[in-house]
Amino acid sequence: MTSTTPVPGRKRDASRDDALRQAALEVLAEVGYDRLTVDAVAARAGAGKATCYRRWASKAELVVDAVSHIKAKLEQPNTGSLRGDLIALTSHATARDDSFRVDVQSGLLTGLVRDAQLREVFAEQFVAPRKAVFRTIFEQAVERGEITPAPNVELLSDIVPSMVFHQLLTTGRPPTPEFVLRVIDEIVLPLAQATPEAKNQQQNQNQTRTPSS
Amino acid sequence: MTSTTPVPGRKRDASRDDALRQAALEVLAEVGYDRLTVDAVAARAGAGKATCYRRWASKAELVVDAVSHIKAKLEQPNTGSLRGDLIALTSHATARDDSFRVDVQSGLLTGLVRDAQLREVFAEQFVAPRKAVFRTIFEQAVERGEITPAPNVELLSDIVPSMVFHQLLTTGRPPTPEFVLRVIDEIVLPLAQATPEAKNQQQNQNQTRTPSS
DNA sequence: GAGTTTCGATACGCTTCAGTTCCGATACAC
DNA sequence: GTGTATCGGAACTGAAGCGTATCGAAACTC
Repeated sequence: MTSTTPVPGRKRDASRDDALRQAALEVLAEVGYDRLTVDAVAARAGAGKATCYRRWASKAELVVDAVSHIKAKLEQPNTGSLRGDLIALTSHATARDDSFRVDVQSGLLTGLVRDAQLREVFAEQFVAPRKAVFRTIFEQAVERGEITPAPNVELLSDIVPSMVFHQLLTTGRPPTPEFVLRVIDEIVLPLAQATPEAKNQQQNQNQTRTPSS
Repeated sequence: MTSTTPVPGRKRDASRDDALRQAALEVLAEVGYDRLTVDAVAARAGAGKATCYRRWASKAELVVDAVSHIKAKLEQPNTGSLRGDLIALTSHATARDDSFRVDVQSGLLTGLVRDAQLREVFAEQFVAPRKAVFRTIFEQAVERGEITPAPNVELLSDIVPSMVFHQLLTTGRPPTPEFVLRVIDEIVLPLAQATPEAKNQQQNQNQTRTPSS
């Protein structure tokens, strides 16, 4: 199927693709989606702008492709306790080593509101893997006998990222490790460790009272 | 102090200030901070652009001033139950009547990341009043004997808005009333209604294990 | 009336930046 | 060699959009 017609001319340098994608991520992490310019990306990659537009039709496509090519490598913690796993996972966010990953997410924030394709790749690259890791963390805790199965793992796994983003938006800078720790200890863990009786009690309450609108 | 020197010339029409501020909020709610143009605001207000720049030095100052002049009127619910109050407060977010207020907040989102002054006025106009209302809601529940005093009301009051914003960012549209209801029933209420014993148990856990970083 | 300021409206200058085009040089196929 | 397609680099086009300048008309002080 491929190379049916051996086209003449100089071959495309595949290393330019990677260099441009990497440069795009770096600029994205540094100045954010809005302030990212194609010129800056090309310059960063040591490439011409034409080389960039020969591969991607627009700035949006470039960024989307760059983000979607991120090697996830979000490792699954297994410290032996639910609290340890949660801390291990979320300490990534404040750790120095993959602060780059966080900066990329912050840089994407401004673009998320209006660009549906950006939301798609954001969900695919950051939200979905995180949810999978969270799910496994809770499954491990259940197997360990630490907690009883919670039906709302999906909701619980959104708490930490939600509050981290909210903190980022309202203060302008990433939250402290202490803040993340408080969210884990005062919100996520108490909910996960709630007794089955408490869960039933809560469920009854939902059924008895129905909201107005 | 005022009018020491009766300056000659036509007086400034104070109604133009209000018209421009209102127009700014409307455009902000419709297209967001980035896509808001001063031309559009002036046109919406039926005013000239010069009239606008005679009052505010820049687009940023115009928006900041417009937002800071919003009449808060975030009413304090008092339905007789904690759950009722929480629903009453957060149903505002999805209700038709002050969806405008929500749209303004959404419109501000993109600007929050880079403009510190915008964050300031956002916190002042939206975050702070909301926190005050939340605090009172919990105080009412304590007086009612419904719950015991929670030391982390501040943290609890951030849960709903955080998850609403996160949902907005990752899906592109405001969350459904059902989602908000789930957050209230499965997260906020169980935490608020936790028994004192559970709270102590949780606190002990925090002290025994210390995070690595 | 004379002078001054604001009004809405429009035109203009200026900057930024996406996307295109051209350049000389290089790499590959035939 | 001859073709052609790529490379980095740079110049160019065109569209937004901020902020300024200018206009005739209206409003206000003296």
